Amino acid sequence: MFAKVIIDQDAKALDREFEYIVPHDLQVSVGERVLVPFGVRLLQGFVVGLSEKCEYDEKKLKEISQKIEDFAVIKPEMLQLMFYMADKLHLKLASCLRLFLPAEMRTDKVKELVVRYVFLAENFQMPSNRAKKQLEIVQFLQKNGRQKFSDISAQFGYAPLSALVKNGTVVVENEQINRNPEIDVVQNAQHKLTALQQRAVDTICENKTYLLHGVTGSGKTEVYMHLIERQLAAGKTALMLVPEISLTPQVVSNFKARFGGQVALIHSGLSAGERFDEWKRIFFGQARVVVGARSAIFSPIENLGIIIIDEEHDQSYVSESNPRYDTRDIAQFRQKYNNCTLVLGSATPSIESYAKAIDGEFTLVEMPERVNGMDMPKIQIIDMLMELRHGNNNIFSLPLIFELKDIVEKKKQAMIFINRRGFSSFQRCRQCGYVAKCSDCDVSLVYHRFENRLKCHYCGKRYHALDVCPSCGSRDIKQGAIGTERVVEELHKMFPDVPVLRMDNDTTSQKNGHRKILNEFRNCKPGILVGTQMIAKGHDFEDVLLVGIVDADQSLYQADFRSIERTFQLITQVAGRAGRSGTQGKVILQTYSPRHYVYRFATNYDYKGFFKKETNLRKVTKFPPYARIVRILFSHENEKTVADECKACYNKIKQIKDASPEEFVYLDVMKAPLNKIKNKFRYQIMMRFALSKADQLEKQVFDCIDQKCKSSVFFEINPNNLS
DNA sequence: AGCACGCCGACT
DNA sequence: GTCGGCGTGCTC
Repeated sequence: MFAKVIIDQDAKALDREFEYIVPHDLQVSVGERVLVPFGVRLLQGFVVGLSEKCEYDEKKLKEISQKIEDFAVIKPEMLQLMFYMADKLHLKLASCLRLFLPAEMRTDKVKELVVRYVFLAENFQMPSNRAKKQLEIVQFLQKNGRQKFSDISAQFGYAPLSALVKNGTVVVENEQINRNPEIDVVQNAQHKLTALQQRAVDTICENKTYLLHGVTGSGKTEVYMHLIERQLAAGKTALMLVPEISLTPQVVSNFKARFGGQVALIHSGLSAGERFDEWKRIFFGQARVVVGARSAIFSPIENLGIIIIDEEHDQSYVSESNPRYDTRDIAQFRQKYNNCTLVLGSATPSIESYAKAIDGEFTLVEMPERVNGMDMPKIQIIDMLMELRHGNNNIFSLPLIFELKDIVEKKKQAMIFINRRGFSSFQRCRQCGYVAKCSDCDVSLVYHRFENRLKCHYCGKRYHALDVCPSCGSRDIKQGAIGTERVVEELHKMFPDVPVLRMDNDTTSQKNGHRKILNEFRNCKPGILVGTQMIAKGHDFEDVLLVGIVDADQSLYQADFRSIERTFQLITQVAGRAGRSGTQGKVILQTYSPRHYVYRFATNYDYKGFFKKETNLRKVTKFPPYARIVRILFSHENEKTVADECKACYNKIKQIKDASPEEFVYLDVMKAPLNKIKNKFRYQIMMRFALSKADQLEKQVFDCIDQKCKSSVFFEINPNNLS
């Protein structure tokens, strides 16, 4: 018997199957992890296939040394998913498999999942003197009694031990640590649904994909819970994804309360051990509801009845670094494989998903009203150029200051949204124009007042702040666009007695950082919370009656076809934080381009109008969802190497374009906008295909990449940001 | 990814 | 003369 093995190494030269002989005394099945001799080393690998004959030169084959666990850690669905991802997303096989397992399993120390013990049978026979190893094992067990299977097999070898087991001299016993606990399906107090919620629950009943478009505050979470309850009652399991779990603690506690011990939680805040334990509970079927962030889509859960992706438009569902994947694609795969229901829910669906709903690929379900019957908060647009003309050069407009004062007087709460952390975006010398840049990355540094440092937001490197320009010696240093720190400072000056909290990457890096800040804010009345995108995500604060968006244009003018869409989503989500209970909330939106159409649609909460306008634009300009963008990013520490290799690849792709001039809409090669990150130079090839031929062209383009090139190659389909 | 093999500079 | 630099190539 021969086994096809994928070596657990993240290198493109090893990204294929290697064949091994399965020793006669070893029972190996597909999906198991094994130790194999590879060159002079012994490496971990995954068995992905078994066959009676081999394709490689049989004389050169080596034997599998041993198994790592005694069961298949990769279930059949995940194996198929690996091949799908490798093929569709051009990922390395091993890096896909790594996504499916908790990191602890891959460390040198092999974790035992099911502990097996061995001991001598009651009326055992002494092995013959010729079987020296077997004799040693029996003597050892006589002296020491019951032992771990793995200890004995490590000490005396797997072969003699399994021979003893086979002839009945030694008995194996599984430690029953993985007994399923009794599960009581919680049928607790029926949560009353509104008519709209009930209609949504009734509609979502088939094994297909639904897009649930419900305004903020329409009670989507309650709908999800009912859908999950129904699946559990039918003996199925459920997978529920949320953008960033630490930001939505109440969603999690709701699920715990409702589904009790059946819930497994997967998120970045877990320690390595906790994560491993949750994975085990899922793997062995003890957890029937998985709640988690992006990576939870790879949970080894079986018998899936429903997958729910909440806030499906959220950027965090797309992994931006290697291996790059979109959670929604993976969910589609699992939906088909399990023939189950998939629900994509959002108040502001991504243009791509909504277009699929319009085309009938997804079924659209709408919840246009808030549960409490309240109107959406009123959004007021402030033209910051007018403010400036009237002599206000403060970062806050007069109306925002007025409303803030009102909130403070009434002892209520406000949120201020500013999508840049740090104090100011850059420091520039007014005399010579010098801007401080990171030595390892091609980006300007961000000034952080609290630490009095300049920081690179790409590699994290820290520098001394400038007080003298290093190039001309001038002391006239200007701060660039404002960040969260600066906003906090201004608020402190204005309201010295009011607590002002800051929530961004810098203040939430320690464990439970989010929760601490949110809990603190909950008790501040009056209080102001300043933060980046992360404050936009679903938390409920009853007393937040005002939301200020300091610089709405920030996300608008990024060189990215999705920047307008993202601005619309951001405004709607942030605005949704105001007035969650009785009183109607208010939103003040500051902008320098008050007449941009995105603000008109956003202030009217007109998603459909925005969708129409935006899709018309994308149809004309040939952008997704009406075309496919493919970007190939080459990076290497040697600039000439990466430039040459990228160019060589471009030349090959040029021929493909010439063969399909109609469908190959666009092709260009260039330095990446961020030319250097962490001392690696970056070059890219950009292209766009008409949808009719996109799959075929994409495949051809992928085949152009020289597997032996030195640069690392990163393949992106419809990239989110082009840096 | 590692590790071996292989062909050119400064040293006991 | 040889120790060791890391460029190239292979691993079932």
